[in-house]
Amino acid sequence: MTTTSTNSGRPKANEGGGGTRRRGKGSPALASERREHLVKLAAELFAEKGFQATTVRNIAEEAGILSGSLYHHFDSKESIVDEILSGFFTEIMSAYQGVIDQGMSPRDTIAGLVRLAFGTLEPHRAAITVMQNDWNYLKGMDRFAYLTKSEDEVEKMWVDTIKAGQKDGSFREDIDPKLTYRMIRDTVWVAVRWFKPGGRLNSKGLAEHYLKVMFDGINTH
Amino acid sequence: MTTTSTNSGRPKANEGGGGTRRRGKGSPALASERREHLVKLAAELFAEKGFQATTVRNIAEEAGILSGSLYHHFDSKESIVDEILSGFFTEIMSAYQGVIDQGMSPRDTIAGLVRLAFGTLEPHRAAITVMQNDWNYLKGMDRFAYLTKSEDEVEKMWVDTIKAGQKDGSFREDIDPKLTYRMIRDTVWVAVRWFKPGGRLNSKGLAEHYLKVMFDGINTH
Amino acid sequence: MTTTSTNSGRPKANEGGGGTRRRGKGSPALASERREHLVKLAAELFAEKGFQATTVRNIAEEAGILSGSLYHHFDSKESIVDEILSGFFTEIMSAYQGVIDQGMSPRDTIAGLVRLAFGTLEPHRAAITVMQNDWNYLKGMDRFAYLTKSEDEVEKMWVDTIKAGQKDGSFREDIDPKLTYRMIRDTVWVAVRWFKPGGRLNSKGLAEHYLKVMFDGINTH
Amino acid sequence: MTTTSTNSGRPKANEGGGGTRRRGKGSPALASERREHLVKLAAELFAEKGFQATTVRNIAEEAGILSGSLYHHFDSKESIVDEILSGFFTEIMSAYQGVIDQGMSPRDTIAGLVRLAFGTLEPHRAAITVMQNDWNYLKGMDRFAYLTKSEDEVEKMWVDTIKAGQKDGSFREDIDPKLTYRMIRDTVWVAVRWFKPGGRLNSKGLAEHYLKVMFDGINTH
DNA sequence: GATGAATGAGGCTTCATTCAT
DNA sequence: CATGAATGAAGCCTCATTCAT
Repeated sequence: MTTTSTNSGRPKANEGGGGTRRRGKGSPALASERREHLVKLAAELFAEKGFQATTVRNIAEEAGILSGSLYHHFDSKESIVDEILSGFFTEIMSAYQGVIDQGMSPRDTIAGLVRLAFGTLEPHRAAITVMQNDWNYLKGMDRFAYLTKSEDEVEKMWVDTIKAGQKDGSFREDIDPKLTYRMIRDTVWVAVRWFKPGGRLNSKGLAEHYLKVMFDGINTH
Repeated sequence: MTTTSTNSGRPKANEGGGGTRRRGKGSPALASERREHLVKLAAELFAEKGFQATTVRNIAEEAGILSGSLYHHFDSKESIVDEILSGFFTEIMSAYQGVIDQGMSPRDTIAGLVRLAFGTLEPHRAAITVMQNDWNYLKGMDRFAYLTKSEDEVEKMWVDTIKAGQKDGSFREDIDPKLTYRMIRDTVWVAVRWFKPGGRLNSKGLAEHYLKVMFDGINTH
Repeated sequence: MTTTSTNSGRPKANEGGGGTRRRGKGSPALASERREHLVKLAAELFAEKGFQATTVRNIAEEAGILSGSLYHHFDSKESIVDEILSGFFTEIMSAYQGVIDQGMSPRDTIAGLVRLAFGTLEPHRAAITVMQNDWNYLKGMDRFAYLTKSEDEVEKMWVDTIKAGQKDGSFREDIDPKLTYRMIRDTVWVAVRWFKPGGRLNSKGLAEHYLKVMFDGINTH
Repeated sequence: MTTTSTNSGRPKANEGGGGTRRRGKGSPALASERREHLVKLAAELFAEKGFQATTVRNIAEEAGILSGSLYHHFDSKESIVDEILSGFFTEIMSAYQGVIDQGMSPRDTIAGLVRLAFGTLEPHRAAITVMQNDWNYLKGMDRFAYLTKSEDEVEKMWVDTIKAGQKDGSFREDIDPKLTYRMIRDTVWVAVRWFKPGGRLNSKGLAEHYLKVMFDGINTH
């Protein structure tokens, strides 16, 4: 349920269409398969070189077409990154909500959220990388105002849970919920910079390691 | 000492000069004052809009001159950001070394390093922001290979200290030193994105809050 | 008749066909009805935004189809505007000829031509607008050379009539026939820019007003 | 005075300049000489091929520079045409006002205005041509809203004079002042399409011919 | 040191048109 | 007939950089 008004930017064409038009024989969602493929390629490039440093030609070449042809599918370079980010946001927000709706104890809920967040590192590596590296640039554009909004909604979910944990005695009273949330969030997402899927630790291991430190600290007791 | 081969990019003029180069008639250190002022302006802009999105004209305008005139001070846009980053790296590395050289216990050393890192957030806000946001782009350029090297040196300092802490029983054996270092590092630097000097918590408060969580976790015990 | 070699640009298909071409199975004249509808839509757009500023997609969208589909009806954007203009020219020239063939006095003939010209303002608004606004651009293209030719023929009709009027004593001797024709022509056509069908004056009123001024001047006598 | 807020679009550069800065030795208005030369070249091309059909490269080539270099002088193609049109409007409006301020009889005033308008045909040929041919396109852009405003002011000058002429008995009561103005205006400006400076009639001859017809009609009396 | 003009490469985007399905 | 995908050329504009004055 949240706001996340995507603007995903599909080219206008047949805007006036009413009813069931289109849907003859060609596979229903096949058009969007091609589209999604292009988005994926772009995401990979954006993640690797950054949004600004990736040219529209780079993307097109990767797809084996000419740069102009991309505009048959998207109406701007921005709309591509929009699709990448909004897709990620939509998904993670509903997943977060799913964890919260399970009605577990605050501590288990936080653990669930942390595991979930680390779990997105692999499947959403590109989107998260873009978010980490290009956020500062993108947030300046009106079109991406919704990202900030979504971020605020997510913050509320976490902060409320942390506060609940303080109330029920699970979490220390002397920590600042908002500050703590931000540190958790940043630690998770920023890991995308060095996390390598095939490396020593998989994302599950990472999550457990982090939960250990986060809950009990690095001190021996 | 360390590597940090800065390439700081002063205009090639009198390259062969030894000894007292650059000291014609104008006030001795005044030229370099002007230079540093420009670097500071640029850093501010890079931090605000990103390295790529900041144009040479932006910087020049901020300084009240024309873009071409900047080239009397620097030989490229890259050399400016180089100066910003290498300055920061040089300083923080020697500061880190200073803490380590005090020969405190591993736990106190880590605490000292954390405090020091948070302490740079305010005076080096711009440099750290650039590092966080544009690292991915800059690291791809040969000229900035030294940044990766410096980073490795820093990593070694921290990891060695954490390991020492595990050996002397201060830190838990079941945490991964490298992983732990990275999480600490990221948590500190990434805070630059939301840390506001005049806000609720100053950087000292932030540090203490983080040390609390890092050492003992958020759980009640 | 006249030259007016239209090039009207029907798709090349069955080029060699003689006799009853184009008459497969679909309703006989229905295809051309569709075609004319498209031409009308295009004319409206060309008039509103100009030939160059109107894209093939604009036209297609207006018709509820995709731009590529237009090429089943026309073989180029130019061929559409050609159809618009040649249609208008063909019609007006034969109408002019009709007036002249009535063999009235020069003064009445001129009056008839003026009334006729003003009369086209409403039914041919789009074509005339295109002619006024895009003439300069279109005349540069070989394909539209016939427009200039037609224009010359029309000029001759008017000029001859004016001269006849001078000979028979209706019109002053001290006016230049060619110059006078041009001024009349321009005054009429250019009115399309501000003439609004539903306004204070209809095209008939306009014509009478103009005739008054043209014949007797604005001075009181 | 009038409104005519030009937006003439000089590149920003040294906006913060205070006082007498700049004005060292280089001729004061020399920079603007170069600029005006470029505007003139552009005007010529716009007149010849139309605003849209003239590319920025065309203009640059004509000036012997690269297209990008044009942007050192103007910040967009639009700003060039703006300069052309606003220059023309500013001049003609003040000239019109000058005629009106002479306080002549309505008939002589109208004659003066007509002569003045025809007189601009030669020196402002390019601007008038652009105005005639590209008005429809340009008026759609916010930036050129001021043109419509200026046009209205001009209309008022003429219409008021015509009305005064009707009141004092010089002009017929049965002509519509607004309509008459428009016809005069259009007839004059549109002449730019066929008027050739070196032709049979110079612009003065044209004006006298037109005045004759306009005041007394083409009929013999 | 600064200016002003220019370069040259390249960026994003548009658009008429083609063609297999 | 229409679609959807692509082409290829071109358009406007930006920007780091150079250099004569």
